Amino acid sequence: MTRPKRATIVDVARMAEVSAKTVSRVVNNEPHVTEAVKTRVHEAMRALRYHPNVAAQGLVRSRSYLIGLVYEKPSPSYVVELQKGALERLHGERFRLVVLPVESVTEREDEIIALLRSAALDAVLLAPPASDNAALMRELREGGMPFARISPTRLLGNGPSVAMDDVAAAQEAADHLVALGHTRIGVIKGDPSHAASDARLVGYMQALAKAGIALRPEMIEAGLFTFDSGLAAARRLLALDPPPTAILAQNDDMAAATIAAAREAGLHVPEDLSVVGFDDSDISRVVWPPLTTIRQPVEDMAYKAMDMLLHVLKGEPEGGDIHLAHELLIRRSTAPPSAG
Amino acid sequence: MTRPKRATIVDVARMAEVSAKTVSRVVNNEPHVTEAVKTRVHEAMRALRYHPNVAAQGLVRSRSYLIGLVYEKPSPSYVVELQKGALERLHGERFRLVVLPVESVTEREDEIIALLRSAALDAVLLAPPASDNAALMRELREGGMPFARISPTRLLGNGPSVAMDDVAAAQEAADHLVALGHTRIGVIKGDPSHAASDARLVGYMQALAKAGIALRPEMIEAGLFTFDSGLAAARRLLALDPPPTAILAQNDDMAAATIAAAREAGLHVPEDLSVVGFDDSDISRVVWPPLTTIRQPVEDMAYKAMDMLLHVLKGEPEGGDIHLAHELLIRRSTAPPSAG
DNA sequence: TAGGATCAGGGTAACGTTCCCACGACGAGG
DNA sequence: CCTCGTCGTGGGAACGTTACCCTGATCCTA
Repeated sequence: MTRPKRATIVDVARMAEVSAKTVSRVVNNEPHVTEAVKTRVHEAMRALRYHPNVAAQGLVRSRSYLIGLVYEKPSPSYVVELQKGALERLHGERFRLVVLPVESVTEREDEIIALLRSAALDAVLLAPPASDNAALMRELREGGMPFARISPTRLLGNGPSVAMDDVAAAQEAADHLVALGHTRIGVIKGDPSHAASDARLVGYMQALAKAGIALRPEMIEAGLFTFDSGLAAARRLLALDPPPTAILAQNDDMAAATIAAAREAGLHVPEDLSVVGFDDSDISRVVWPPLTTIRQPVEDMAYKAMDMLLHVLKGEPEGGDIHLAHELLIRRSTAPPSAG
Repeated sequence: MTRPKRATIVDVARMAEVSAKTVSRVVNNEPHVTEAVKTRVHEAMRALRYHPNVAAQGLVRSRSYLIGLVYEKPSPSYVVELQKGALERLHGERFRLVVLPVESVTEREDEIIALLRSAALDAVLLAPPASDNAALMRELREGGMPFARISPTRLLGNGPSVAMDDVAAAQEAADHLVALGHTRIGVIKGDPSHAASDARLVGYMQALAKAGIALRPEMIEAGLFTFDSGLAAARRLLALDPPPTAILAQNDDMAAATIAAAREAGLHVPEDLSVVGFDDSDISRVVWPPLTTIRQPVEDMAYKAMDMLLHVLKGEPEGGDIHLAHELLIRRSTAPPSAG
């Protein structure tokens, strides 16, 4: 509690023999200051180890220099990439990142809104499924808080957003299995509260329909993007008679679980069962065999979304909806079906 | 830019027909307010959607209600657990978590110190290897900024800390392999800038020495806690003649890489090669076979460290060094050596 | 019943910074 | 020579909240 008194702007002003206002001008790189005065002030600042008081700045400028990142219990690898991208863009800026994981966006919207309000943020980055929540966005807009959306699927044209084409990507993934000769294909869906789950299913179905393959309801299992949910879903799919020769999982965690379930059942991947993931998260290279998956540029998306947010905060006009390219990465978890 | 004016404390005071000071008392749950007045104020607050201005509070109380989490490029799973524990403890508190990943604590200490100074934090949580950095801690202490350390290995009795016994844990891991009958045991070390790497090596060596097994230098490979570094190290170990029948990796990411390297070499785990990890991160259950590993309660440690930090911030005396228990989890990646 | 303690509430000055305006000096243009 | 605009600088108020100190009223105890 003997916190040493920090130097204030008036201390610097006294030492440099100028007014506080002038020091403020130097600190903020404003014009109308002679070089001589500027260097004198800089010396005083260094000597006194002066750092501006952010709270005071925030009070008068009504800015907190805090940006929130809202997400909801997604897979760990996704969160990490999200943070990496957002932080990378923030490097060198005055803004800091506050992490705001929430329990369930859909269930307690007002609670989240109160949280954002009281947290005194300058802006928020919304990751799915918060990025698809209409009520939340309306509140933010009414409250005058800028936001950018990551991977929204609905309500586009509603503030800046960065996304990828989930339907097209899923279609590519399914096309790959079709091209290998698979016809009995199972699907493990993601968390139903994420709109991407439906979009990806649509992509799968389009590809299969194009190839004249019917996707029967019992071949579609529900998951939650978690390893455990994927494990349970894969077990159910593999217990079917006849079992699928390939499984499309809607993210890599569930794809990894599918491999584990195959092992349990005495099956070899990819000889007896092909597995396709989604995301290209770290996990896809960690498991054996490495996963064939869709590269989703989460880090780039977070970077770009943060970039758009900073533009808005600088008073520039809002950006629109941006799409980033995906990519099918063929690794070793897929192969032609063995016997038939 | 049409940011609606937020209600201030005087607006509430006017509506509830009391003084601003009284509203402040109600907001902060201070005594000396009648129930009747209290409810009147609460109603006015709700009606005006009043939320205290954090910047103004911070200015007068010289508190920012921000706590920083400093870490340096560790494995993703570690960061996630760290954040989970810290955030869980913060739930319901007014403090918010600011993430501060740094490039290299040891290389640019002053840069980090400047960062912390200008970020206006109330306190910081130091994860390894920052938690072992003497210069950083000295600066923080001089600057009057409270901190708590996670998994420090040196300079104990220097502020509150939460750790586990790395030496004993590593010893248990090695004991397990010895008990299975292994004698040719390889080691993959972690990042040398983390003191835990040496501590764990000491534990391994103690166990092997006790069993009369020599750990030859070529059986110790350097890694960096990352999957890729583990892959390279494991390949080198498996290329030895004769190769080890078991490998102790200093975290789960590198253990997973060891399994991948074994697969590449046509070896089966655990029949041809036993693998032991460290951390019990998500990865240990995702790979096949699931890893025998040491459960390191990272989340609990972060929770506890944050708890101690909050105590300090409430003016209570500093806690000391706390140890949490580890646990050897025997899963399916270890077995007796096959032939010999 | 007097005395001090406790209670409910208010007035005013901080906290450290930036914003609005004013002021003198100085060069240019009529 | 007299304006007029720009440049460098300073004075004072404002941002929204809490801390310090005050005033009456009420309550308990000797």
